[in-house]
Amino acid sequence: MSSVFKALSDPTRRKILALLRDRDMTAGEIAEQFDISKPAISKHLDILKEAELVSAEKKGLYRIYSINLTVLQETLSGFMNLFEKENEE
Amino acid sequence: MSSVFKALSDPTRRKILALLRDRDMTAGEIAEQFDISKPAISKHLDILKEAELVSAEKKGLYRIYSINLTVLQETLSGFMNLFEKENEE
DNA sequence: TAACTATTTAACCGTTTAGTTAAATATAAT
DNA sequence: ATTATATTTAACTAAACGGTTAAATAGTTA
Repeated sequence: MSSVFKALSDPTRRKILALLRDRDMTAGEIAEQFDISKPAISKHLDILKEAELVSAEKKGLYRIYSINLTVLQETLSGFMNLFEKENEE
Repeated sequence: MSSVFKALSDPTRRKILALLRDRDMTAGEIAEQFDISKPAISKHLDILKEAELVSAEKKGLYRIYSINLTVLQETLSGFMNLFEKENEE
């Protein structure tokens, strides 16, 4: 859970997730959307992968990244539930 | 929004929020729950305040902290909504 | 006024973070 | 085999982070 929040704490990584919400993308396609170097993006992807927010599939020369919506939603809604039940013992 | 995710990325701060979910607490009461120094807690509270996740009221010698549930819930559910509507244009 | 208490601010320190460029790896194409 | 391409890994750097102790601030009490 800490790794997920850590992953979400960076705006570049949140934008990567938003991109992947629409479609799977290669590392290069993702990098094109930013003004930072490809190695920097690669590291961001690694952090997202570590948090299991994305997964990668190797396809020839490319790596295709896709979002793992389940982990994202379950972590956030799990956390939010802590703050929604008003009268709990 | 970035400040909220940054604030949530630290486990001590998430635990502070969980404590404040149950009741308002003074800075000292909060600090008692942790093994770190009071100045460290004070800084964490500052970050939470900066993100508007908590607010503080001065009462005599004490400062009473309370959670701002609205900001927490609206930020997280706002972000989650980005990932829930499947077919959006 | 002086002493005590709760909390924050200041100054510092080691670690982590987010970026860089250069080199390595792995696959594809000629 | 050589060259080109996509991506990652390595080595480095500056800034941010999370902690510490000591000092400052502000309110209370004797």
